[in-house]
Amino acid sequence: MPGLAEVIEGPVLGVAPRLLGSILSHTTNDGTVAVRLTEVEAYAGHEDPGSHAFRGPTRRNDVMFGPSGHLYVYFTYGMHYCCNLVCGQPGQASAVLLRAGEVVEGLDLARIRRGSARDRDLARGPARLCSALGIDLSHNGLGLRAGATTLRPRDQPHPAGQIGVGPRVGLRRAANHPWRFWLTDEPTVSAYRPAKKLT
DNA sequence: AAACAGATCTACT
DNA sequence: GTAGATCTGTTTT
Repeated sequence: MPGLAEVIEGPVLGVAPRLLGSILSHTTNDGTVAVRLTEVEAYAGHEDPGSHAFRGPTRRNDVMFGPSGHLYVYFTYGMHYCCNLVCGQPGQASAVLLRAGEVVEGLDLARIRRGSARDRDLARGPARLCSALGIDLSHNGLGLRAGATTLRPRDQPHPAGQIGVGPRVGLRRAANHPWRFWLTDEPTVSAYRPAKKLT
C-alpha cells in the first residue's frame, strides 16, 4: 500500500484521480463514518480562477496555503460545508474538493445525519458528503494524521478506463477545465448540472 | 455596512 | 428529471 504522503502530495491533476476509491474515515463522539471517494475536483491554487485561493491568502482559505494532508473546510449556502484535501507544498494552495462518495462504514449514523435521504444520496454531493461524515468548520485545518480522521489510499490507482473526466461544477470562472474526476458507473456520483444548455 | 458565493431541498411535471 | 427558494460566514467598501 502506498504511503499517504506520496498519494496526496504532488501536482493536483495527478493527485485528484488517484484519490478515487480511497477511504476517508472520520470519527466523532457520535461514532465513525467512512466513505469511498467516487468524485473529486482539482483546484490549482492561486493560478486557478476557480479556486478560493486565487486572490491570495485570507483568513478563510489560509489552510490551503499550508502543508498537504490537511482538510480545508469552507462554508456555503448558509447551512452547508464542503471539504477539500490540501495536496500541494506550502504556498501552492492546491487542493482537491471531495464531491461524492459511497458510505462504507457507519451507515446507521450517516442515515441519522442525512435525514430522509436515500442511501445512494447519503454522500452524493460535496455538502452531503460533509454532512454524512460529520465534518464542519471546526475541522478546518485538521491533519489527516490526527487519528480521528484518516485517508486510506487504494493499493493501486483505478484503471483509466474506470475514470470519467469533465468540467468542474458550479464555477463562474474557468469552468471549461476538465478537472473533475469520477468513477464511471457509480450511482453515488453527483448529478452533473451544466450551468447552461449547449446548443 | 453591504455584497458575495454557492449546494440542497421541496414541489411540481 | 426539472425549476425555484433558500441562508450566513467571508470579503470588500
